[in-house]
Amino acid sequence: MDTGQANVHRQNGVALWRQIADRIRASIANGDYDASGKVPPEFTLAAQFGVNRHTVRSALAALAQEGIVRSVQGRGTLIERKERLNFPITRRTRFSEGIGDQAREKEGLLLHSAREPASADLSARLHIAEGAPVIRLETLRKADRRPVSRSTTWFPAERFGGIEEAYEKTGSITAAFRKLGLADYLRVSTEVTAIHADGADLADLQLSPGAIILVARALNTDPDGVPVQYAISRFPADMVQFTIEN
Amino acid sequence: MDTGQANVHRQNGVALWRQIADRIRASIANGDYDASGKVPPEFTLAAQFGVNRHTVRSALAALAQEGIVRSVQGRGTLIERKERLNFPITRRTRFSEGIGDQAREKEGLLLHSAREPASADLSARLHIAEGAPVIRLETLRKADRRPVSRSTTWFPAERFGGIEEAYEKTGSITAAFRKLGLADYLRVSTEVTAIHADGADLADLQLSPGAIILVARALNTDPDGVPVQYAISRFPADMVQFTIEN
DNA sequence: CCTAAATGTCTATTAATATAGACAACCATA
DNA sequence: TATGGTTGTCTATATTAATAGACATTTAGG
Repeated sequence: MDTGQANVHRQNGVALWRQIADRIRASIANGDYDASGKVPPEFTLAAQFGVNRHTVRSALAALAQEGIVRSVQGRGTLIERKERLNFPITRRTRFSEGIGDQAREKEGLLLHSAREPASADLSARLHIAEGAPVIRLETLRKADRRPVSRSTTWFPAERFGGIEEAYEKTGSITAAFRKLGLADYLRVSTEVTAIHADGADLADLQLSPGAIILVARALNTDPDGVPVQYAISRFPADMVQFTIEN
Repeated sequence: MDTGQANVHRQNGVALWRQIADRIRASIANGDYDASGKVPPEFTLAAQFGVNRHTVRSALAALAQEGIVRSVQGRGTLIERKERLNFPITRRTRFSEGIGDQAREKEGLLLHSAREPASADLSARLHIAEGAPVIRLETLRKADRRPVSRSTTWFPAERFGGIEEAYEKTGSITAAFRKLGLADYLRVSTEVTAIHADGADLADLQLSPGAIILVARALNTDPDGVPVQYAISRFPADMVQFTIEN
């Protein structure tokens, strides 16, 4: 498709090396360099983007930091990792099944849990009284040791007391629900937005600053349509895409 | 929810003023300042983000440039615009209906059209032979005079010859299809990713550089399941969210 | 009509970004 | 084993981003 020059911009608040790093990362994910398994030489990239070679080197250093490339003197800059996990969003969306066989090792970590009164917004979404108790879980999910999502998720406390322990033991919302007697649940709505990563997400998702995050706000209900969970999940945009099949 | 300090990051390739501008823009969209209709004073923001007042001023200047706020000496920084268009993604997703009454004026502009052979990727998606002719439309959509999406969309040329003119006249894909005898079509899949805006999109969508773009890759079929359109649409992430209802 | 609370403007300094050029070190391969 | 292509390192300089402080100007309200 459009090979568009789409050059790089100055004085925009985004450093050139970061723009270039983002572009190269995208090209790698896109398979542009699959033939050689290498990124083009620094000289070539510098000419392509119309910048100094040192600027390109800064970009490549950032990508090396992320573990995406590895520079070898005399040989070139080799592509180490190249992936974009796909998350299908359907009526039966589940994180662990969604990844499927795209990753071998899947982990779900409980970072923090709390019991608190529902805010106005949250109580409306969960169809409970404002101020009614909810359980909040802060979780981190990993695939093949790399963090792929950082979620904040709320459950009505009356119905799902003890879900903290259930999640901590199983590392899975689906399994935790089952332990508490909910055999099935459905995704009724998902809102998707994108923002720049903030401090906490940078740390938890091991991103280099300036990274983009896909935000999904999801509401799950039981089979009778009663809300059981509201979740805000944040995914590194360069590693993840969502697919909606209708 | 978490009032999280979520401070701002240095030496990351993203200037502080841009990070702060992004955060304030998000807060405005989120309705955080609805009570006063104003952004907090520069002093307060500077303390909040842990930066110099001048840095905050740079951020506010950028937002003023975008038409989101307006600073008035002696009074404060007033919120001018505050919106995030919602695009429902369903089996019957249509751009114009999707916007619904969120905007008064809706426009669809044809920037460019071309007839070309289908790439390998495209032919697979449209279920046509590789190299078979397709019509490509480059379109820009606006709501209330502001650009909200920049799309590249392909149609099998054999079936939809003349769709360029039909689109140009009507400004709507749905109407253009109808003119060519296709009364109905369905959205079968949508892939959502997020990237930094490139040069062309910055210009077309009138964004300030460094902006985030939501990318939706969509496949539409006729009621018999035969692919009729593949589209890649780019939306300004700070103006738009997608909602998937299951 | 004064005052407090804002934003506007100016000067000066430091740190981060980007450019420029030269040359060393390393690797594959002819 | 010589050579061309590549990354690594160093020095120097210019531009942009960020901090710091002082003071002017405007507005709203007591």
